Amino acid sequence: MKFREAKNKFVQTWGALGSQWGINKTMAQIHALLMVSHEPVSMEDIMEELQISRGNASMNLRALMDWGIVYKEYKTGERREYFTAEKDLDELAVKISKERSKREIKPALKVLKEVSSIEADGTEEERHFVEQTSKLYDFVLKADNVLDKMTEHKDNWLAQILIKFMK
Amino acid sequence: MKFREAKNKFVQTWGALGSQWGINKTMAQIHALLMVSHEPVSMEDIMEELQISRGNASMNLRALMDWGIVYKEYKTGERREYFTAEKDLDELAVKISKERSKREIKPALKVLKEVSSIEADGTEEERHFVEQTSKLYDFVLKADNVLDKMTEHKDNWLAQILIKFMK
DNA sequence: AATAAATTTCATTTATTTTTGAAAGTTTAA
DNA sequence: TTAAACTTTCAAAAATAAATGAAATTTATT
Repeated sequence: MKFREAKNKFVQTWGALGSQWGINKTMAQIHALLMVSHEPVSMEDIMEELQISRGNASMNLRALMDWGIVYKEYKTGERREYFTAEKDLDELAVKISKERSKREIKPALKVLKEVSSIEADGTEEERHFVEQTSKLYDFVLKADNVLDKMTEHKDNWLAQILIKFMK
Repeated sequence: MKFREAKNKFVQTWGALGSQWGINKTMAQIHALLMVSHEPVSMEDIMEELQISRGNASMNLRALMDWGIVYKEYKTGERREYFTAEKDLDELAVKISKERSKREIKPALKVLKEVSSIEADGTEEERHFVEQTSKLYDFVLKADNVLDKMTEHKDNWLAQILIKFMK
């Protein structure tokens, strides 16, 4: 396999993986492209390489920056903007974890707390609902905390954790 | 909030959360419904409660069973099939982890290995590509292993892990 | 302050995913 | 062996999500 082919395959695969995890394909592809680029890339280049429109590129770059995993860069004497991706994978994972927690897990927890707090009358049906949603609340809260604890280990946390579990 | 309202809110929220993580909304809703039902539910009931078609119910129940998190049950003397969800949350998380690993992570790892193994000529561009995809391969492999190790702790693994990290 | 270069926005179009529903298939029991 | 009860399948329709592209906006330059 040659470089061009490999790069393309990587971008496509990362895009597909993104889709499967609820991230829009183009957003994941742009991210992939920036991850393996050794120097900052302009919007023009991204449009060209992924064959997408200016609007699409602009919106997804904005989204990636909102996630905190892509940065704008300026080159002196150049008007156009360049982009780079967070290349430290530990840092990347931490940012994604924190963001998903904030956007998706925390709001879900709020709802779980609400619905598990209803005044259940005596019926088996209601009793079971409250029990199950309470358990779910506890579980999700615990999972969210585990993720938080894991990612607060600063350097090379994944390796450290793996070692911990191995022994 | 009353029971009906709470149940509906839970189902909707679980459905939305599913979408955000790449699981189709109806599939997540059916799962939610079964999770909080104290007794097995028929396809008819599901169609009625979620206002969906027979085909939709059938296909998503099949998918949930393929994931190993919903089971068919038969009632003696009754022809129709009933469904229940895995209610043990530790077990549920383990099954989802294993399945996503098998379906999504493992294939992605295979590609990462391929593309990181190209014969890079001397250019900075190719050198960087190989380095970055290699790192990514290592990272994803490690993450996959961590998940595997975590979920093989049989009982109440999440709590155990949390304790581990607290100290 | 006028022009040029680049970026963002968003109504519309396009693509993708999900859902429907009716026909085909399966199972059970008379 | 057939017919009723129930489930699955899948082509077509509907709903949803994503992408386009041109106008509006912003930013830099003369």
